[in-house]
Amino acid sequence: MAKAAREKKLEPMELVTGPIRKWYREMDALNMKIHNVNPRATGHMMEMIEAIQVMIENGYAYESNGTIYFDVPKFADDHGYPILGKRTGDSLEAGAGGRVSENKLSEKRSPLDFALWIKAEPNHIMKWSSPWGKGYPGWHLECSVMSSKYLGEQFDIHTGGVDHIFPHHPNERAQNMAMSCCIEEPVKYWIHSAHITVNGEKMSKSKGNFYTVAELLDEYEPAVIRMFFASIHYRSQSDFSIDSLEESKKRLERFRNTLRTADSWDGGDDDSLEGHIKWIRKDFENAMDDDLNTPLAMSKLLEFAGHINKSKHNRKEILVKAAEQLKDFLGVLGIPLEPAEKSVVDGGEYIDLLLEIREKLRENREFALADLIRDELIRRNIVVEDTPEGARWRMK
RNA sequence: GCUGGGGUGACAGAGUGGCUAAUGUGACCGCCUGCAGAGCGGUUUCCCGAGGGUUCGAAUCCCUCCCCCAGCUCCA
Repeated sequence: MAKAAREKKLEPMELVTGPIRKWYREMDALNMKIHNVNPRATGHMMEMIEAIQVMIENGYAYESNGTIYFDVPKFADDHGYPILGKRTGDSLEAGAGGRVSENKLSEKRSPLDFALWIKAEPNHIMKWSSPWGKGYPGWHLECSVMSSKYLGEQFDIHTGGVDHIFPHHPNERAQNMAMSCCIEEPVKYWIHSAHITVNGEKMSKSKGNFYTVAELLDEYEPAVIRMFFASIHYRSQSDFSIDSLEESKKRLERFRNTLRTADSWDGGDDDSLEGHIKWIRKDFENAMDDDLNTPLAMSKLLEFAGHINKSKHNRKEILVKAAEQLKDFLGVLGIPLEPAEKSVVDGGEYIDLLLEIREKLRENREFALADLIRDELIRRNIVVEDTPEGARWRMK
């Protein structure tokens, strides 16, 4: 980022505004709920500096040549470290990442120590004044400061990617504890999600083997993308591909077919579906309670849809209730199923008219002409389906 | 190398000691239909990386091996 800012002669903070806005737009498009507070690190410089001072006072941080380090061995003795990732200090090779220069290593009391505040080199583009001179915060610090500020010293759930299991989250936890003095655990549940691969490979900028949300949204409606993510488990490494999206699209279609069909039925006096409604509530909740097992939850919903498909003669009110239940649970998974397709199409009433004419043709057994209408409509991505309740159409 | 995750039917993907191992997709057959679509029924499906062990019983627990993926400290 520092490099890009120099090239474009922009403030680093200017540089990120555009991408952040784009991110909001895409999250909205995908029906993702946005956090109520979206703090920025650069807006919390004072808090970060104060946090470092507290940690120094509490004896967990020290200055060395203008840089402040966190004293990991001392913290480990008092509270255990790293806890997450189950690694021991001995298994870590000093400077294994190859990013720590020799003289930096020599500043540290222990190679495990990490920086809280880094002394800025004269040409460093982002720097702030501090009691220890011009510098910038270490990368674990902002998370500790902002989470405790907005969520409290202890909060329930902290999410993140598996890549943060070590070192970022253990360091963040250590900071939270070092700056608060006496809480047991700052976070009750750490939830780490696996990274997805694309076409069997890790995504990488240099390979360019990734899809952007924007380009996927050109081809697929948001519900299809959400269907994909609901069909995989957050903790399992899963593969994303156009094939997998196509499968998600088919699942979505299956649900829509069920809802559309059930809606068209007049119902009878059977009530066999009532029991399944009761069961789906239990099954869905059990699956979600089991570490958010969305693939299992999804399979239960598909099963439920199958039961609805077989329940043509159930009482109308039960059919309505079942459809509502299905929509509710898909909504929980972020998949809205509003049948907005028809209203999207201009001239829907003319399609209805064509189908009326086609119906007359079929009555007169003039199938060649009737099929011509159907074929021409399908060429325009309109699928015609004949049912005992009459013909109906939908967008492909 | 170290640490963690994983290898399940054609494919995707649940299941972590015990009914016929979910569910979806694909393929094939049948029902329905003027035909098609959607839907329903059936088949593919006595299978769980390999070998050994524990157990009345193992995809699930233990041991050995093979393979795949991810992470491994000042980039946030």
